[in-house]
Amino acid sequence: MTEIRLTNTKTRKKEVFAPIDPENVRMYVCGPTVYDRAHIGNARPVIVFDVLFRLLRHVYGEEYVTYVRNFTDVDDKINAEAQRRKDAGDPRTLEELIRERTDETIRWYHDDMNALGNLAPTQEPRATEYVGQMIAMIADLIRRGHAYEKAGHVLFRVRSYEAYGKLSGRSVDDMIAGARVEVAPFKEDPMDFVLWKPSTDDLPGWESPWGRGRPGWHIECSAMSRELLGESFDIHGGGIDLQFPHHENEIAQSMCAHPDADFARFWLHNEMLQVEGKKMSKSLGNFFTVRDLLDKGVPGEVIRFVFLSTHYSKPMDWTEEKAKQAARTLRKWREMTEGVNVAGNVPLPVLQALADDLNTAGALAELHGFARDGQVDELKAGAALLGLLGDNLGAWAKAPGIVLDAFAERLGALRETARETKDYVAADSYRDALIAAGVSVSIAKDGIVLAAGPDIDLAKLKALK
RNA sequence: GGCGGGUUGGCGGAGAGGUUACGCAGCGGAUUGCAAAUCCGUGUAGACCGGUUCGAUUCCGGUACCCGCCUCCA
Repeated sequence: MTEIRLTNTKTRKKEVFAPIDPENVRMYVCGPTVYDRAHIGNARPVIVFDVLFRLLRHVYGEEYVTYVRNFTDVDDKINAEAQRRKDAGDPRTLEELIRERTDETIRWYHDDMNALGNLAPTQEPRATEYVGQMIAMIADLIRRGHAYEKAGHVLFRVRSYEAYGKLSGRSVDDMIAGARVEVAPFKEDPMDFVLWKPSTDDLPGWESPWGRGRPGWHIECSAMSRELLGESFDIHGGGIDLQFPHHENEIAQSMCAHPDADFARFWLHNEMLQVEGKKMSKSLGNFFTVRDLLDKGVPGEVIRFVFLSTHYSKPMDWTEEKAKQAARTLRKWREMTEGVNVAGNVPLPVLQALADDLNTAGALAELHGFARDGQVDELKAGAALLGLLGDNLGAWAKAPGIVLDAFAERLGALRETARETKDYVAADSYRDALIAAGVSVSIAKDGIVLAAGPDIDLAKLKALK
């Protein structure tokens, strides 16, 4: 069996991964809040953990891996959007409008992530469908003395969990000292966080022992992972920005609710994404969604390749130049592997690269080697483990269905004349015009082969008729 | 202020205490009437200053700069 090593944020070390139960390897990854289209940064954890999912399935068997990724569908931004629609005159109830908004956002999310070649997780629970479990967990935390009710809120008592801050390497006292948050007056301690908060009549809410209200942000992941994966499971993943406070709070909640369990054994965090060297932000004007990129004509497979070329633990810079190079490489590889059937044997060097803390860039380097040496079976099989070169993502690389025969004939005729007259000017200029229109021109002894290149310009081509 | 990540050849980007990463570009060659494409060959770089070592870009300490989190935002 392949030995997988992963950098565990909990210990800050690369450790050998051994599942609790090899017949049910369990991973939980924090999913999106479904209030709008996923931006390009949202795609990074999805791709990173998709590769891990594929690796685990390869090593332990497809049916022995459970991957849960949640949808956060209770959130103030969602409420605000629903309210906006209601204010605009929509006759439906706020609940209906919220449901509509989250449903459509989830559809978008699925479309976009599919376009990037990601497998569907085993389960994708929505927070609103697990409110009962959250209430039960909160009640349990109160009973155990880890939470308290105050002014209609339920708060987690941070001081009751001595390991609080361990994941992110912070001490409660340091954080209070440097805190820039305004402290709600009903908190026992400034770092205490909300498990449950009251809802006014115009906000979605659920009946609870503490009145009508809604859950705080962190409790959903604790409740859903418990419900779907158990009190102890193998891997918990997400972006590094979630390390604090979200994951820290999840740990506090889950460890206090189930003190005899381990909660997540391995914590994996991917670093952030930048755009052309800068943080992506709306104010800098470099903010865009996955859909924006796809609509612009950047294929999902190309996006995926660019993401995989940087190790997940390092900041990744999205640039146009990288996308261009990735497209060129993929086009070449697709041409080479056309019609090749994957026998299923992942080449060892690729597997080893991925097993070594998901070294996707290293795996791509191995693929480059196979391509150079003409080992097309290995190339395709290795790429498959990365979710590349599959039929699902291949449409973009197919040459546009343009019949170039007439151009080839004309060039052939011109060259024939040229050979007789020894005057190549007309033939050469026609050839150069074809190249300028984006056609790849191959003149060999046994004939002329024209093919539509990636940047084919149909207008220019038309002018050559 | 606290915590964390990064700094590698023209560009992108890995691994490894001593031996070629890899890709793109460039350069040289093959091929071609000339090209394009393709193929072959070619790259001693690792922010700075110390330390450990026979030997460090790789380990340790410090400095500088960049980035992120601590606040809704992956």
